[in-house]
Amino acid sequence: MARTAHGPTTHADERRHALIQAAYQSIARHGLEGLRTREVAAQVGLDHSTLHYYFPTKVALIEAVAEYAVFQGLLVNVPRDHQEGSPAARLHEFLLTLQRNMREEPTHFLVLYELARYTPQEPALRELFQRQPFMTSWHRFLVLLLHEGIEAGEFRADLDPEIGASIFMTFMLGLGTSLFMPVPAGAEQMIEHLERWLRG
Amino acid sequence: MARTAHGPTTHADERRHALIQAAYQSIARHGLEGLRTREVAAQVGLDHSTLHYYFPTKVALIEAVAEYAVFQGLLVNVPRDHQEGSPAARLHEFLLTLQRNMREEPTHFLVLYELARYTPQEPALRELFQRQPFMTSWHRFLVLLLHEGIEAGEFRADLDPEIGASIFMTFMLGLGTSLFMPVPAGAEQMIEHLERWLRG
Amino acid sequence: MARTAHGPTTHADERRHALIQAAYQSIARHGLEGLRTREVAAQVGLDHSTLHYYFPTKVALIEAVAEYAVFQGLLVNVPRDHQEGSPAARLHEFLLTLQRNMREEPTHFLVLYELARYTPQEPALRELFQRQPFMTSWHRFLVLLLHEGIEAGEFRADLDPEIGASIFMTFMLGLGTSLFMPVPAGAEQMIEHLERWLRG
Amino acid sequence: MARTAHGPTTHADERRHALIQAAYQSIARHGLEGLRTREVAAQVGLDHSTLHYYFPTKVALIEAVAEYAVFQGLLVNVPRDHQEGSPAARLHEFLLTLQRNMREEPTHFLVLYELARYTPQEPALRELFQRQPFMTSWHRFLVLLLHEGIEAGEFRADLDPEIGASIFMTFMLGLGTSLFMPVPAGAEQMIEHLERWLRG
DNA sequence: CATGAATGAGAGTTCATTCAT
DNA sequence: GATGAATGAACTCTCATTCAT
Repeated sequence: MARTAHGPTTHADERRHALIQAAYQSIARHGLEGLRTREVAAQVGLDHSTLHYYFPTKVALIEAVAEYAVFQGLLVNVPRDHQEGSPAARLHEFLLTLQRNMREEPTHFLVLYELARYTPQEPALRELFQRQPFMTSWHRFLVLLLHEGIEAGEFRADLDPEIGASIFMTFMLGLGTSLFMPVPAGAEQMIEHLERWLRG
Repeated sequence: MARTAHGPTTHADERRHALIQAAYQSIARHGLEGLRTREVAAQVGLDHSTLHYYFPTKVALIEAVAEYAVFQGLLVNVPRDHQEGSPAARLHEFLLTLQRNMREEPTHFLVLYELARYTPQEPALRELFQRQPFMTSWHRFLVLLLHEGIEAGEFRADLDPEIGASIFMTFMLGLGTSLFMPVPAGAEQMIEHLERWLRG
Repeated sequence: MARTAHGPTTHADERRHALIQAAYQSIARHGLEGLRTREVAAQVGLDHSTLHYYFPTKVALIEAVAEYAVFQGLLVNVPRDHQEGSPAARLHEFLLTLQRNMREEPTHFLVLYELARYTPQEPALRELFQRQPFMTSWHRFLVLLLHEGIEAGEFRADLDPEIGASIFMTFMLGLGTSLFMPVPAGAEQMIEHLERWLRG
Repeated sequence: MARTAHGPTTHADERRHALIQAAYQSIARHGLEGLRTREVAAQVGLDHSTLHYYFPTKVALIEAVAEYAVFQGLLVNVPRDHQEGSPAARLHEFLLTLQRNMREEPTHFLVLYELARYTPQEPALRELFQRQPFMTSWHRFLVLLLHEGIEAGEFRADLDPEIGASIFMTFMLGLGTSLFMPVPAGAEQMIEHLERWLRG
């Protein structure tokens, strides 16, 4: 039998994954506190009691969702996909990809935000984010990019890569938020304008 | 007898306000779906049934909270408080004030975000945000500021006020989000850096 | 100071009476178990807590209503009003009056039925109906009427006044019930037809 | 495996039926407004929350009870059971059976009355009674019986079958009411006396 | 007399969880 | 593995009642 890179995909694994996906969507719609196991199970076509076979408790399901969101979510993988071209071009591609993802699949941002939101009160979540510090690695990626761009003369010399990277991250987080608190200008326009500032 | 601008503050008014405040905090902590009337009432020292004396239904309470959040929240009044000084100075003060508010009282941002988040599914919320379009007025304030700054030669000539204003708004929304998904650089640092970009 | 036959009618007495009337209507609409003191008070334009000044408890109010219904209700007084004319004419008038009352003011029948309905479970009600045996006195009135009619040759000779009176009472009770479980024929038609049977 | 006319009686069906029965009794005792789901569930030996497994809402339970009462109740089936013998004999049997049912199982009449009582305010009930017009079919049965009796010379010639049928129906409704507002004469006596009038 | 404010018991309903099958 | 059935805690809301003013 064929094996994928994800290891042995049993029927049970598929079901588990489907449930996580369904919970993912539910959290995006109704928030973490609005999550209902019945709804999740129904979405997969299962009885709600059967869900407990795969996840003994609701918390276990949430943890699985969190794990999935943080390790498979959009923010993690994006940096790896933009390794070619000039620094400016790579930054541009990176920002646009991120923005496109957010707009087309707000779910990702919503769930991540929802999880992060309860971090102060939930040690388990805090620990999870520490185990997968995607914000840090994202930042590192941007710092490197900005650094290279400065050296290549593409970005203004007085740019502080550390702070610049943080600015772009904050701005992108803002783009996620602006899904619901919309600003007048379009995302692409803003990104282009920001990039011009970057050049000097 | 002395009267404040808020008119005669009866016992009932105070109680109502206290309940709104408590609900405000509750929503900030547990989200809109995690709001519990019992908890709100207990916070004010009331039996949960007494809450229904002031707000006939939970939805009525939420509406009052939404009204309060949108009309009294931090984002609305900030522009009015920064009318003096040079455009650059006023912008600086405005951004810093906003940032300080967010850091010291994350509640405001959280509740506003929570309300905005359910806007797609809740017509009542949509109508509320239309009635008080603080994002629009906030944007208008920034556009004017940038425009004046350009004319005064304080900001770079190639700046598009419309887009620039949107960028700053998005960035500030990101600052709110970064309360839970922290970026390495400090908010003040980032703001100063952005302002430098603005100058050219 | 003027005195009515009802004794000193103070402001309090009027209020009490108004509350009883309102409760009367409420019971007719929603049944005894559906009675709400708030609704009664509101009907009279009083705060619901003020009602407790006039009736310390809900049961006290119900008792007052029961007292009123049984002692002032339509069934009690009707016999006294039909003392003139031939037996057949008096019977006719009596039945028609009763029927008209029921149709125009179903409230009376409804409340009486509602009270009687809970007699098996409520000793207080049982005692009340024993104190005012309007059914018995109503029966006595009819027996007398039938007896006179037989002697006068207006009614068939083989009529048993006791049983005949009971039949008419039962039939009239049925007319009350048919307010909600309607029979095809009109009440007047049926009454006339019954009277013909009575004649022979 | 042998099947009854009621089809496969699953555990769930039995439970549902038991709950309907319990609600039936509860309505008879406390009225429609006095119905308590907790009491119904307890009667069947269930937790009150389990009731919602079988009936999603209280209204759904009431509707099931209404359906049962109207379609299975005593008044519906009685006519079918009296098809043999002379018209007079059949009428006699019919009336006596009805009366006996009412006395031995007042529940039926009480629930039916209770449902009919709220018909003016509840469109759903009105629709139900229109769907099963047992009063009409009952009337039709009686009209036919009286008609046959007249032709057979058993009943007086001047009898109007339509009106006569209505009279008997009204009288029987009155018998139901007299369960709580008793008349002196016995039901059998009255029925016999009425029949004598019928003969002429 | 009358009201505003508060309460606690109890109502219907939801929901995560358990268990026998 | 999967389901039907059951539970109990918790939730929103209602209602009669009380008490200070």
